[in-house]
Amino acid sequence: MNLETIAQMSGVSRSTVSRVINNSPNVRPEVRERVLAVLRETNFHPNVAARSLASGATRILGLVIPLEVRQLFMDPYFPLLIQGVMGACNTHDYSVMLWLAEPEYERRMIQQILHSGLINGVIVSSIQSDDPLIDALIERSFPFVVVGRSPEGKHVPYVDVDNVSSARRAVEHLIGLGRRRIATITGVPGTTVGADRLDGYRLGLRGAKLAEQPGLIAEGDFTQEGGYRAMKALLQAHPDAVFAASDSMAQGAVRAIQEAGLNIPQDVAVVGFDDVPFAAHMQPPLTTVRQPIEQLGRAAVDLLAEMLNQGLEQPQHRLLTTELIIRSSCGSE
Amino acid sequence: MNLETIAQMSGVSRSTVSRVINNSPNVRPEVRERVLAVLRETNFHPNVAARSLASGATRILGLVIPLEVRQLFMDPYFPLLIQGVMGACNTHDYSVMLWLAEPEYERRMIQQILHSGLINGVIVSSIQSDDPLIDALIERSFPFVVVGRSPEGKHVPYVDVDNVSSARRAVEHLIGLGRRRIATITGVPGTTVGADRLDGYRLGLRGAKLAEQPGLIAEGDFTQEGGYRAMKALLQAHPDAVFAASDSMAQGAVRAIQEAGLNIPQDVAVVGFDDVPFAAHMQPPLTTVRQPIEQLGRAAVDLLAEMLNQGLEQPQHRLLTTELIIRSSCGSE
DNA sequence: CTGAAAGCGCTTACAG
DNA sequence: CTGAAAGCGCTTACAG
Repeated sequence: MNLETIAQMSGVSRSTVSRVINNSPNVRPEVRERVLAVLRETNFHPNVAARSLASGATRILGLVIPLEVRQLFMDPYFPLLIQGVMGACNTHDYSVMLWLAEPEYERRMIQQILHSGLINGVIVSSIQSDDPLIDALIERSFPFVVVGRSPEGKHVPYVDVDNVSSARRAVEHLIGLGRRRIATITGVPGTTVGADRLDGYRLGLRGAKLAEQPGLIAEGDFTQEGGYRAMKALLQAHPDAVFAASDSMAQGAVRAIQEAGLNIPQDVAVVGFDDVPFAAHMQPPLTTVRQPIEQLGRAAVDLLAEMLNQGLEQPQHRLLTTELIIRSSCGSE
Repeated sequence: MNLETIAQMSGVSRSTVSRVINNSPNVRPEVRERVLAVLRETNFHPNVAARSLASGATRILGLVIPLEVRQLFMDPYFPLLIQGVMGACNTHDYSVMLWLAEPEYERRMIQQILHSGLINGVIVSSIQSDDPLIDALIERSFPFVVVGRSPEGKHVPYVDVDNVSSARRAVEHLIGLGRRRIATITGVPGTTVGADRLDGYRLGLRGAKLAEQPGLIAEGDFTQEGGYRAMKALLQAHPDAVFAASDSMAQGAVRAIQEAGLNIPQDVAVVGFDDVPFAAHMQPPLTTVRQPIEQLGRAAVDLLAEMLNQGLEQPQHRLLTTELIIRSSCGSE
């Protein structure tokens, strides 16, 4: 069963069948209908390999997640990202091939992606600082999109959440509730995410003409333990609120605050970032910034599809907005 | 850069280059070396689409997991399975395409798998009772392997863990420790897994000439809550040990036993099944049957590869053995 | 709007 | 052991 068969059954040429399948406008409506009928009735699907060879496009995208599978599945972030990517690929009629960074396969994977012609474009999640894949992709000008802004500020196309304004909004919310001694626990220093959220915190204070105080800024590392330690230090400066750059750190902060005999939110309001599943079940439930993770995946595919279709010149960037989820830890009620 | 280029650079024909790439024995050693040198130096990789079209094989396998992505990643089973499958595919030089059963895409996915020629074979995990994909695969005699024995006992190739003898071994271990009133909490009635593990329990008793007592068998549903309820009922019959057909149920059973003021393992020994991560951290740590999940994935790929290479006639079955992980809940020490 | 034909980059009988 | 050639099933200028 191939194009020729369909052509004969429809009384047209192979070319015309191909045009119908590919939605070319240059087909007479009656002819199109006739061919479509045959297509439906035979349940015909064109051979992918032949299509790819003739057109030069496989319509297969690669999704590379540089994590071991075990880690990957511990974190609620990646399932949602994968879901978004797969969903959007379906919309765009792409297939997607998932690669996890099992170290041994890495070099081979890069070769395969770059040279075999199987993959038309790549989505890379959370790249490390010196990812050899990214360098290889850039060097060959292979189409790709990164999810999450690259730390070194390489000139690459990416989609990300707008960490700066999200953090700013969280801080402004605290200010709106009357808090004036607002502390922050930062992410890992040197990471873009950490730096951006700290910038947002600063902009929030500045917007309300509040002075920044060294004693109200403590370094965290995105872990609960780090959040706990940072909060212990911050308590010396008697904050009336704290913005933690991740929910895990917020969880640690809550523990430190409660151990000090203080009440949340009465004495210290707490806001986190991420809206991981446990945030809603904390005591008290955590006010936090929810990231549109699934949409991030979709946006990456959308951008890549545009690049593939229109060959965008400059690396594009897309920032998605977040949602402030208000629960009781900030004292809104 | 294509075969022709390499052929010219090596001073041979396209055919010979192809033979070298495909490890055909019919190439003179010197010639092979010469071509290999050029191949290395140019870092050439043959075009996958052309290869597929000419040979009729894409060397791409599909991995279908009929779960939504959220559920998928909640369970530690699947990451390991995926890891096993991907690892083995790498060994066999296959690429793998992951499909999750997002309901909306299902019909389309089936069509794509069956008709587009993209996929050479499929591995299907944990199929539902009336999976349309399986029926479609059987009807078209499309090569596939199921992970986990099919409930309806359809005549399909599968790999699975030997649930019967694993359960039997767990029970025999309890008997070996002197327990005589051994209860069991079964899995969901009607599932193969549940039935097989119950069979193993029965064989274990019979082997020691212990009579089976209705009061010592309670129906569970693989959940913690189900295990708790089942254990409450079982306690009426004063068991001195219980074999739960899953760790989650064992966890519920432990709670019920402790609430009744009994000690584990002194009063009641407990053995589970699965060895999920929390099993080792229970109080007391849980003796349980560890499944070789990653190997299950590898075995599925191995079997599928054999089918693809040699066209096995009868549906093959492979049963992997498990390991009894002895911790303190069974009273070995 | 439509068809005949070239071409995508391989593999694989076939002949030698 | 090696090469010339057909063929895999499409897409896409090209001509009409």
